[in-house]
Amino acid sequence: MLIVFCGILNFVEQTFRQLCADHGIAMTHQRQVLYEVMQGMEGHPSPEEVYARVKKKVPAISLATVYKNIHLFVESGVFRKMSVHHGSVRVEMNSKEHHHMVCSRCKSITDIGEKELGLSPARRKLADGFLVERYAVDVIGLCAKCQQT
Amino acid sequence: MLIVFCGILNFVEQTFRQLCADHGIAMTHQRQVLYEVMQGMEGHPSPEEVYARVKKKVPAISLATVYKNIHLFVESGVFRKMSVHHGSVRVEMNSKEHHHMVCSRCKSITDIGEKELGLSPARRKLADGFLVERYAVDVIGLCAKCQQT
DNA sequence: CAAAAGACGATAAGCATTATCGTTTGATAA
DNA sequence: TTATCAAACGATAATGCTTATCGTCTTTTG
Repeated sequence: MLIVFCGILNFVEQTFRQLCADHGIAMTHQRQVLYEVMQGMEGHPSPEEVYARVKKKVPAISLATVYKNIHLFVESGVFRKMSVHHGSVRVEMNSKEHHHMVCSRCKSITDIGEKELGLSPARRKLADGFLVERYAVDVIGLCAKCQQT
Repeated sequence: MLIVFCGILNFVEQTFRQLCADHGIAMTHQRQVLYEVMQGMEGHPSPEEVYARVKKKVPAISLATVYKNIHLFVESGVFRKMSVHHGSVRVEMNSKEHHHMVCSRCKSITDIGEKELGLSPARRKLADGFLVERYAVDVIGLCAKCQQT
């Protein structure tokens, strides 16, 4: 039984080791626990919430380590950042119905008209008891300028 | 000529006064300048950038006033906030292709599958020289819980 | 297994944003 | 128009989230 248990642990570690290798990052105990905890959480927890959970398994871990590794996971492609927008508050001054093209390299944001986007979901419908008010679409990709480099 | 000029100024002020009345907020000089500056700016400037511009016309204005009034404009419906997400960094742990339903009242965010959303845009196409990588859709509305109250 | 590179933890520092508070301004009614 | 009072303003301290620094410890690699 213990042998089987150790076998599973070893398998899990090997899997994570492979994941790290695939993404070109070093494998550490903190990273493994962080990864597993994040995978096991519902929704979109904040770094603080992740930190609280990880701390239960690795009491000595630092909040800075959690932040550093969340970024590392995002940069190396293990996870994806939810919002690609600027960090500070931004407001819509363009009163026409529109969406956004966000450059994944330079982070520039350009407006694109609803019709120009050519994307019209079955609007104002209910989905899982959710009453739709409007849609906000971010088209993520490369702007013309960033494609040239 | 002066009379005409004053007439225009008066018209502009009356228009803004009406806007404030329509949205149930008091009309002040700072708010009027802030509103006009914001309207005249391209893209999605940060509060600091707005502050820098307003300061040229109202040198004594405080950054706090800019923040307070940007929020007031958003809350009263004059402008719209660009991102409806949480303030801190959030990461996608759900590896399936999905989008988000964001409750405009309680700010809760729920995942919704791409198919479930029933939205299939002409993907991977170019729009204005922009090379599309993916789409991120926020469905904004009221969650089931908030509809009951 | 040893050296070099990189990661860790503790904590100070850095921004963006909000709260506080005394002063000033705008809305309302006489 | 002016008095009154609530609300807004400006200055700045405080807060919250995130990043940088740095000495120590762990992985990697040869």
